[in-house]
Amino acid sequence: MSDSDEGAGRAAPSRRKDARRNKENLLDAAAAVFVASGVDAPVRDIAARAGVGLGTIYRHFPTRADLIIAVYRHQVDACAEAGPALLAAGATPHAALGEWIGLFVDFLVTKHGLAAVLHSDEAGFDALHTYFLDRLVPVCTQLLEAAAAAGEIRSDIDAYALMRGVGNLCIGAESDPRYDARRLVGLLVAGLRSPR
Amino acid sequence: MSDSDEGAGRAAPSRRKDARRNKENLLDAAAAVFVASGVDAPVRDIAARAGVGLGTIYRHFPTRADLIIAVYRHQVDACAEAGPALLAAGATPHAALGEWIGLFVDFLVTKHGLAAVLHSDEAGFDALHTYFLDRLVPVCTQLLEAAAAAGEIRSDIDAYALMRGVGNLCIGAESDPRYDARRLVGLLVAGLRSPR
DNA sequence: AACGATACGGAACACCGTTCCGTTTTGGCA
DNA sequence: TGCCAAAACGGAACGGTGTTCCGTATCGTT
Repeated sequence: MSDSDEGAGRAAPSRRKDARRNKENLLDAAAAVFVASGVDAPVRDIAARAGVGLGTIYRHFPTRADLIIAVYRHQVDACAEAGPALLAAGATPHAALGEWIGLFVDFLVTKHGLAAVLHSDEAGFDALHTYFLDRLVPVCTQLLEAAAAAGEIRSDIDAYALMRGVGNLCIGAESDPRYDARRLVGLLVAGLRSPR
Repeated sequence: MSDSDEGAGRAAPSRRKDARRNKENLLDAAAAVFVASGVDAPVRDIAARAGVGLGTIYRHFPTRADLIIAVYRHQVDACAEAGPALLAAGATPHAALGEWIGLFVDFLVTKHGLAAVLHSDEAGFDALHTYFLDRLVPVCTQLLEAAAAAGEIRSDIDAYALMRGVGNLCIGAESDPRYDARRLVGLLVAGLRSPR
């Protein structure tokens, strides 16, 4: 029950070898295409790279968001687990919050267009939105509360809004050398500090 | 030479009455459709609302961005002109900067999806990007420099990056009651303050 | 009135994500 | 081993975009 098995509501692995192999190929192909062309890459490209038909991709991943989730699940989980670790590591809660947000930003900006698609209202992306939020908002809330309890930041900030803001700031960060998303995020985190 | 005439590089009005009328109808229709369905509305919707063919819309506005620019030109210009006015109005430069950014945010959030499309890297949107930047970045630079000269904010901030960040923060602000773009922008502006 | 320049409309094209279904493959069972 | 229903496969087809293209209609001028 480490990580690749079925979790709570995940589907059991298929009983058929070809199905398992195709799903694996699809994940590899999608990962490769995502780094090459961004998460907006045409579904057909991914299917072609995996040597698979369109029907197959949609059977394994009913919506494109499900595919993206599957590809990045491990990294999102790692980010979620880093939160408590950072908090326990000794630095101040505000510093931990800053570092954790840095991890989140790193994750987003290294994936072309992920940030943009994350907050897209296109139909079908609810699952992606929901997964990110369910996994990361609680962690962010915990960091925020710790920093607020320590009196380091104002206490009227909502983790959801903050994460959404950070995600938004990361949009287009890879494709414009004049725009340094990390610096802006740093400013935002600085703005969290309690007045005086 | 007040405002509706041709400026520096704008095309002269057509010699034909029907062409001028269609362009006018197109602008009205686009404005109406933009408030009803957002700036992402299908080109066909706008053409239909204007009672015009697809060819006509593309002849007058070679790219969708040109249409958006034409529709919002006046408001962008007003925003640009408000900058110096605010600075002269008496408050501190940092307050003026905050108010001016508030104006910019108001402009963006009342137009469904404008913020998103502004920083889109889709081909053809360069013109929109460029127009906004050319018009507003100098104003923002002026405000930033005034505030920096007064020692109110750190001086290592680039107007382009700031405006881009603010624009990004406004993405999706209309469609999610849990996300208050204005508050996040406020935090960002607070983060601009010089340390100590 | 006639005619060339200009603008018009919308069919046609090139993509896209997604659905659907006839065909192929698989793995358990007799 | 041979069989066969269940499962998965591939890709044509659909509905929706933005954009191009060109035969036709209109305008303003001579």
